[in-house]
Amino acid sequence: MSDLENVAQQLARHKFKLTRQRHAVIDVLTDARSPMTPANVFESAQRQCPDLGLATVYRTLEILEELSLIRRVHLDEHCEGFALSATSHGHHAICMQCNRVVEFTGCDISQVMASAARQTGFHIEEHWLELMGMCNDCYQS
Amino acid sequence: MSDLENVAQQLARHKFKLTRQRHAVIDVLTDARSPMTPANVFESAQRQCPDLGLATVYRTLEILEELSLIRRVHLDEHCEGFALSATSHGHHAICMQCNRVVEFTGCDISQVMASAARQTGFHIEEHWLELMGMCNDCYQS
DNA sequence: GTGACTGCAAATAATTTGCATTACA
DNA sequence: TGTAATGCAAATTATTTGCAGTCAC
Repeated sequence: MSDLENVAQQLARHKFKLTRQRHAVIDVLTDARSPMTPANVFESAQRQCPDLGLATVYRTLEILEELSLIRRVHLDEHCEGFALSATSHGHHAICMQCNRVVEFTGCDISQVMASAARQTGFHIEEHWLELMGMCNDCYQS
Repeated sequence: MSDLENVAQQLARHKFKLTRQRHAVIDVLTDARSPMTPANVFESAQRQCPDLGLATVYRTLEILEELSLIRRVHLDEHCEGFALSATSHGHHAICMQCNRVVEFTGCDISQVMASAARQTGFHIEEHWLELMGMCNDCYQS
């Protein structure tokens, strides 16, 4: 199933309509190789949907995030950026050179969580992990 | 050595002056039990330093972050918040109920990093980890 | 004494909202 | 067809900057 089909299905399941505008936003995020700000998305999606409004981009991103179809990416200094999320629980690796984002799965950090729980007295429920480095392409050049 | 002394020392080392305003900002962050936005800091620090300007808060936070004396905390939905960082490499555990932030150390995620590197082809250099859960006080009530 | 630091106000950027109109299901 | 979704413009919020005056070292 393609990304678009998946998103369309999820939208329908939650009674959201698949409008031209949302379609354009989803296409942009699907093709994106790096996290995109709302403004980035707007600019790109406008090519496909010239009468798109920036407010709609914000509203659409909000819905997609709510449905976990995209994930917020916090970049080094300033936050913000959105990237398509393929799996229900994945994390992102971000290239510090070209900004490319790749999702990876399988984060067994149970030992770290146990250690943190011991130190802080917290009962950990969620975690948030992002790796920064260089993608292979950038590394080789 | 107290937090303040530590910060003062670091500022001096880098030829920054310890002004009344900076002192107030540092005090606020030292006493803070949860991450604070620039606006939060401004409001609190004004009690101690009535003629403080918001722009100064932004400028001070920028310096403190540059010196790794505070750390940016990305909250669940919206980003942003700053918290004092005691160690050069620590992570934060955040209580989802009361927002309290506690730093912990010792994050051996080398296995996760190796696995991610294998999956993505990335050469990982840095990581960013935050745990969310409930602090013991909130858990017991 | 003097250069770094400040407050203020204005500029800029980012995000949200109200509302009349449009278009998906 | 009915209602959710839209564009636009205005409102709000967040952040940055220029500059004349001030203060820590």
